[in-house]
Amino acid sequence: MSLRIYNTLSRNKETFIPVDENQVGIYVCGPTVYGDSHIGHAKSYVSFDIVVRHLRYLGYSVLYIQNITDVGHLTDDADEGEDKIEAEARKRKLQPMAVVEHYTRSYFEDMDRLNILRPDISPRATGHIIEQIEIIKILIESGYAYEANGSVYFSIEKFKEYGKLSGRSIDEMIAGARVESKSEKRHPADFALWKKAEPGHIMKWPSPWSVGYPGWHIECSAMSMKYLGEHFDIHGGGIENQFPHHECEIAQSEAATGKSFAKYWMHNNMVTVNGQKMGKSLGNFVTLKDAFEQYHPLVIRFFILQSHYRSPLDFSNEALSGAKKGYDRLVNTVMILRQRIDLNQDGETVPIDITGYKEKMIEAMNDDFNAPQTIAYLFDLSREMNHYLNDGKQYSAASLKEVDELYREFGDTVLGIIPESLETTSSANGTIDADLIQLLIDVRQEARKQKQFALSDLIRDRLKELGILLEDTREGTNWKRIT
RNA sequence: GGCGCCGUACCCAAGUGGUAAGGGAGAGGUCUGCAAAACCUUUAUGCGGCGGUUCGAAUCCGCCCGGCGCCUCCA
Repeated sequence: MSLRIYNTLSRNKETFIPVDENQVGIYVCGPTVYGDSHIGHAKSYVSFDIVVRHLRYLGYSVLYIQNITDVGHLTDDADEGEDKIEAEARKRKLQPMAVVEHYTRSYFEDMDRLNILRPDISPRATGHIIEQIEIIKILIESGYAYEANGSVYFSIEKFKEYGKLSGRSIDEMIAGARVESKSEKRHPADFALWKKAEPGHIMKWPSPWSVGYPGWHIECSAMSMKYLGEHFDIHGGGIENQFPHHECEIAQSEAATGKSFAKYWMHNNMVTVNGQKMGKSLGNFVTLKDAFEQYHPLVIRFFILQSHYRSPLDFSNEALSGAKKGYDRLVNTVMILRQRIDLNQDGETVPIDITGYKEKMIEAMNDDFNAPQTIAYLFDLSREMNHYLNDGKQYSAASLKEVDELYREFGDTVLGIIPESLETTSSANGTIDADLIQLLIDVRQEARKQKQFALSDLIRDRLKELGILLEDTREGTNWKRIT
């Protein structure tokens, strides 16, 4: 089965046919860098990370663009209020660009820990003011935009298809529109392309209309089209940006080029915390830096991928600790499997249907990136594998390697949850030397032989206090670091 | 008020027409000096409720109840 993607534009799963045969261009709305990233960012960027990873696994050459919004995103509704970054800068008595730099680094730090692959290009809005002005010029020339007191607005009534992504009609929006205090706009739902800077506004640039700054929506049109072309494959983002942000992007881009903008629109659903929406005003923000203190980043990644990207995800301690146990179980199997491979033994071939698993997992991922289903298959595989690891028979290292290859392809390459180096998956620091641990295991083994169980239990208990867990098996004693 | 989404076991969660994945928790068992891990068995004649379409529905349609999102900050 070929890859199918749920396209918000058609509200259906569609067979994925790229614009260019083997090239895929994907643009995902990145963060506005005025604060630490939270678990909502994690869900969004983990979701698109597996999109990119799976497309690459399928053999596409993917160009992944994710912007950094460092200007123009206002605190109030789309065209009123303070710039978020300026507001933060004022609060902290810093230059706006220092705030941007700080939180951009913080963002990448967090994303790296979640094993999210970096985008190929992370363009900044402030680095593309010229491109944004160029589009605005075209929109004014073609009558889609108008100037008012040094600001420029997009006239939604001129763009017939406005509302096609979010399923809204202009009439409905008039009914639901907020009262406009300043009515520079011809229509209440018109949106800003360029804003004239008020006195005291720091981040501003010259333009044909005023010294000012770009509207929030225009940056994504400018940067996506600059790097991916006027018509490209996938545009992604959080579902809350479907309207107005993405609707506006479509309007201004298609009005400017006369071409269809992104072919497939993908939206990830949102995170709730203990059943409640996570919001600034509710004060229940969970930053990733906080979450990482309680849970290993890969556990959070695993937790996110255990539900579908288009489903809402509820973040609770109960759910997370359940995920941690499941995740440890999965990783445990892979650790033991790899230890067994290292013994490099001959023996029977493990009777696992590797091709069958592979086909099922590809099919699950091809069905609109069904990571939870793929993880379920990894658990099925692990149960089977554990059975053979425990049945006392000797299996050939070569055939065990083939099983391991499944974990590598789907656990690592596609889902990014089972890394190459497994010893680091515990959040405890690995301060105790492995050779020293092996020495203690050997001493304890000797004590057990002599039935000195009080001593052997003492060694096991004390090591556990130090974060080293011993497990006796028929093949000897395994150890691992615990949290 | 307008637009849209969801409601699956004690908890989390896949599943869009063919007779209920997976994880956690619980119960029983195997293995073990003990423990841990692992494995085996077990836990929804049932998918919010009521109708309808169909040979057949968690899946499609209608109504009702409950929860959520967007329309305002947020990925």
